[in-house]
Amino acid sequence: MARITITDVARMAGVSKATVSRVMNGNYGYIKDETREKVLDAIQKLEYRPSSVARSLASNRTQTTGILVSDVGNPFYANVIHGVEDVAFEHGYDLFLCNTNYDEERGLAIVQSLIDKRVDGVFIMSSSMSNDWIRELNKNSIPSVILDWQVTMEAPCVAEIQIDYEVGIKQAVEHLIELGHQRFAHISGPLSLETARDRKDAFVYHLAENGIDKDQIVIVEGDLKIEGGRKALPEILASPIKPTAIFTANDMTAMGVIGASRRANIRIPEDISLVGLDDTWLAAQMDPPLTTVALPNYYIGKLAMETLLKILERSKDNSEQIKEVVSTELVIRETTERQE
Amino acid sequence: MARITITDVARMAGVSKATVSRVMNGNYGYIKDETREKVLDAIQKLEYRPSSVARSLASNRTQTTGILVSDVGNPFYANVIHGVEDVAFEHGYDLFLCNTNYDEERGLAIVQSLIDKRVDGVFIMSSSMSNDWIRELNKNSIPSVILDWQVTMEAPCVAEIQIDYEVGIKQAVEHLIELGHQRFAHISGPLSLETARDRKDAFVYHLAENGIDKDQIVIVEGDLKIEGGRKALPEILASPIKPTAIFTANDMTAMGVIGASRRANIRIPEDISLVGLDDTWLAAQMDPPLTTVALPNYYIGKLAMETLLKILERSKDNSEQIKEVVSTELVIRETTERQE
DNA sequence: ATAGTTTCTGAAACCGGTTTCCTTTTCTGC
DNA sequence: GCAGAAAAGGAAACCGGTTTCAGAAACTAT
Repeated sequence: MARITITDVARMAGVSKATVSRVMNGNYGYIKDETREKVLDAIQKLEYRPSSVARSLASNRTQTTGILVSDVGNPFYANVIHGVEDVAFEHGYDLFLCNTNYDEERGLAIVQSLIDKRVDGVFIMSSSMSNDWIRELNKNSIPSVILDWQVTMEAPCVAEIQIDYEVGIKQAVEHLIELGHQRFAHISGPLSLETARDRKDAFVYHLAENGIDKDQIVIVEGDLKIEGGRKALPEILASPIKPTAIFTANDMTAMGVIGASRRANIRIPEDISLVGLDDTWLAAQMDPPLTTVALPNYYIGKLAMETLLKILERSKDNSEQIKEVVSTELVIRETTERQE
Repeated sequence: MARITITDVARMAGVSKATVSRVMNGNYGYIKDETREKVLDAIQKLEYRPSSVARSLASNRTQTTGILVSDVGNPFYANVIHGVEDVAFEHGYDLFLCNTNYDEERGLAIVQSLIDKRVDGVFIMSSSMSNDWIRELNKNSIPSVILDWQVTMEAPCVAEIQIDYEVGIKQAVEHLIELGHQRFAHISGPLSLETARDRKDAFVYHLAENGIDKDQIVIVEGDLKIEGGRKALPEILASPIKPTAIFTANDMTAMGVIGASRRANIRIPEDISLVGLDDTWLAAQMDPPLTTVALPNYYIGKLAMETLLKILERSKDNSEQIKEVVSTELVIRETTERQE
């Protein structure tokens, strides 16, 4: 059974392809009600569905976007993806999901492939990425929305979604200070990442604001994964500073710390208080439930897709840069406790 | 800057479009080395990249697949997706990721959209699905690979990946019996799902094999999510049977049980032993680490993509049904303990 | 009745590739 | 040196839509 094409519909309705196309899209001129009926009828009878491929080629729009994340397995991304997808679905967009696996090379290959597929836009949410990606996208004038990354280059069609870590981290610090903590540790993300440095700096800065000197802070570099947290804990415990509170760069790292603490016979929060960052659904499921600096995960995804739609809808010459900022907020659960 | 097309390359190399196409694809006839060089040169100089869209339209192949999962947030799917993606990436395929959100309607809409996009194949890994999906795909002769679902209809282009729960569940039961347990509970998935009934039946069957009668088993229906496990525990505790061991339909449910047990002051495994099913990375991170019936998550994804490739490569008339079976295996961690 | 609009529709070009078909060129072997 | 086969590559049709352009039909105003 050959596939039904627009030509079949046109023949059955006794009109031209152009008319069928017009009926379907509503654009370009007027259609007599009677004709419209005939066409709609034929479409229905034949169960015709237009080929997105042909449509894309002709119209230069694919109704498709790509999203690059480090790893779908990270619940943070899962939430973001949901947000993107829900809005995309509503507007008839499909989503290529791509895991970079924290690998810049692979990411670039993916970007190239997305360009070849002529996606209408790309979301870059991979924590490790490279300016090359943006450069390639830009060269092909494919708009992109980038999460939490300072774009340092000339890039007209790039929207940024910035995360204001300051607010939430300030709250976290004040919370810990209030509980009487005086010596701290931070398990950061890979310090090659600006976002990791941002979080670390914000933490250190607000500690300073509260009279805590740098020499009361241990910083250990992690990897944003469980493993990093697990490995970091012994290092922190061995430090002469003897921190009583740990702030991790994300929830996964905190999860690693919780696991390691059990093995090391350290009680959380009695011996050490712990604050994560992300607030994925996992945070509430940990034992004890994790106090964490919450990012609006789902909302970030939603906002990203909405931003892309905005870019796609605006006129060609309006290329003002869009920059959105989302805030963060401390969610207190049970991994933080008063330190006597 | 207009996009570079095959025509530009042809002009620059002083050959016809056909030749350029042949050089790129290697098929159809012979090319003189000298000509090939000229073309390759032009391609390089112009940084030409062929449009996948045009290519798809002409060749009727999109190098694209779609995958339907219930929810990316579930670590089980995350692993499967990784498996699919890695193989897909290797072979130059891209992946539309679609969350059905456990909603059959939405799933059908997604399937339709994938058909319109003329994907080369579809993976159905959503726990709740409908025969309509397969019917639509079939009508458009789009091959599909279905995970853990008994296809009850005429469906030539459908491959199945079955999961042999028997083996692992048998091990789980024997493990529990060996530990001295005599009274059991099972938190199932929605019993409208065949896969949920399978797991339940296998559990009950093997208990019977070990001399445990039905009246020593409590069955509570869950939802394969954390919430279901949380809600089920009180019900189990209230039962006159007083089970000492719980087997859950998946790890997420087990996670819910662990959470609820803490609130109910029940110790796991001292008071109640717990066995999950899936063995996502989460299992090992729970507290205590979860004993669980392991599915080869990543391998399932890999196998699925490999199976699809096999279908796509075989000749048109060879339509024998492919059925793969993967096995399961008990992984013992720390949620099961001897019952005195 | 006629000119001037406005409404409606079809023919054909086009999007950027692939593939068929056929012609030309280059090799073989004798 | 020539016939026949093999190698090489071009012209054009095609994939299934969209969009331009122009002409026909229907409607207004005079």
